[in-house]
Amino acid sequence: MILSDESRTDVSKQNSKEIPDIVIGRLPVYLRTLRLLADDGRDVTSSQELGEHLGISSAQIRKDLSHFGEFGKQGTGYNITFLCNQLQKILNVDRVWSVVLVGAGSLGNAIANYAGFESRGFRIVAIFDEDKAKIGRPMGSVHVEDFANLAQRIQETNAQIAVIAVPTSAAQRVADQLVEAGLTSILCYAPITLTVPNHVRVEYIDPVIHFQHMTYYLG
Amino acid sequence: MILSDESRTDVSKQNSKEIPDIVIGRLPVYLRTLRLLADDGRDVTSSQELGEHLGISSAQIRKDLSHFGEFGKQGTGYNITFLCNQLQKILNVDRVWSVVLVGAGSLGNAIANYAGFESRGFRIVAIFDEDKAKIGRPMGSVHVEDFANLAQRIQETNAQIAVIAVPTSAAQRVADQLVEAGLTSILCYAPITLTVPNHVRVEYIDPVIHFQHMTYYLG
DNA sequence: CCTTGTGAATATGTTCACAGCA
DNA sequence: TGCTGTGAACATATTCACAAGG
Repeated sequence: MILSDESRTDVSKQNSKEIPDIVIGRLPVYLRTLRLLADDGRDVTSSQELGEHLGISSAQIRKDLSHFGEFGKQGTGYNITFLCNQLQKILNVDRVWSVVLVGAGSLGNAIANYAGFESRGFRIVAIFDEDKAKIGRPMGSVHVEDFANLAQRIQETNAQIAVIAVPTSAAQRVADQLVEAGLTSILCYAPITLTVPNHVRVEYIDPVIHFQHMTYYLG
Repeated sequence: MILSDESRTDVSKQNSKEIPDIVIGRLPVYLRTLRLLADDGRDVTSSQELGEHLGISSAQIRKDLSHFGEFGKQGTGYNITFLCNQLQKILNVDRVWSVVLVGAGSLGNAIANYAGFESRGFRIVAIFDEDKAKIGRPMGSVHVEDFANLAQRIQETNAQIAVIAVPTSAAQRVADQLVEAGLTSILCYAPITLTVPNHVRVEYIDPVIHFQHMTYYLG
């Protein structure tokens, strides 16, 4: 689905082996689940066990993984540590990515203070806001910086991903600046669909979208 | 279940056919966009304009809407206010739903203080935490309550939706309590797939899932 | 017995293309 | 003209079912 979670634009090459985006989207969920199993001390799992836990079919898991290689053993299943490593390589999270955060309100604060990013491949390296009262204050492991320094600091930190956590009214303007600074991956918490060039990928988080999806079924 | 298949074909009410969940999932995005257009003073739009703005085809928008009725006028397009009202009715957000929030950390605080829920159909009516240091403190428009009172307060507030904003280690236990208290709709911010009965719907928000989806394409 | 990996068969989703109407 | 609504065509995604191997 292009809407609601993601707006994408791949001008990708015409490779005969293009892997469906919907498959890529499930890999992080597999990885997350496998790492929880590993934390529980488990060594091996099967597509069936994984599928039951995730509420999807075992065939789907096997088919998804088969796009990338043969990671399992017949009769046994998958070695959890090995499969985690493989998925991390596939998703390019066998390294840590630098992320800039725009917006130092309460949402920005929650994101900045979240402890779970680093272990999964991401680090907030800078936080920006326009509000002079916020600039200079500590937040998470850094200090809030002036939004005017955005482009320069993106260069310096080599960040490839941005998070937009500003009010709706400012989100498009922030996105424009991020694009101008060269970023091609944006996670937007503002409840608005951004207009960006085709080479820029935007994903969205809007809790109300989920609520409204649920209320349809609540009658 | 014996009846399910036949009863659906027999009962030729307005819902003669089950509408695909993926279609339901797009409606909130349409609604969100239409309301922004309305805020901009626009009266009328077309499937083409909407599609260009959202990055999807006009045919998809028309097809999605056609599941519910004929809302447009040939040659003209859609009256924005009218279509908003229709979508709100379809999604059951022509009223305000009570939501309980579990977890009064920085994420819970951000959710509690977010001003954008009410206008879109949702109100946080109670916040719960186990931490004695947090219980009683004001947060958003309410005070943090003892998690032990969860079931009773869900009854009293008539809440139908819960948000889980607790650490991963506590999320499953919280979900179990919510289900026991009778809730059937949960929005989970903890990075874990919850195990719940079939009649309970869970949606997830995990920014890292989005990051990892993006890094696949960042190579 | 278990399991995986996979081609074939289904099922689902999207787009095309056009009739019909303002 | 310009747009909607929709069956038909097409594209994509999921599941089935089974050979092969521990």
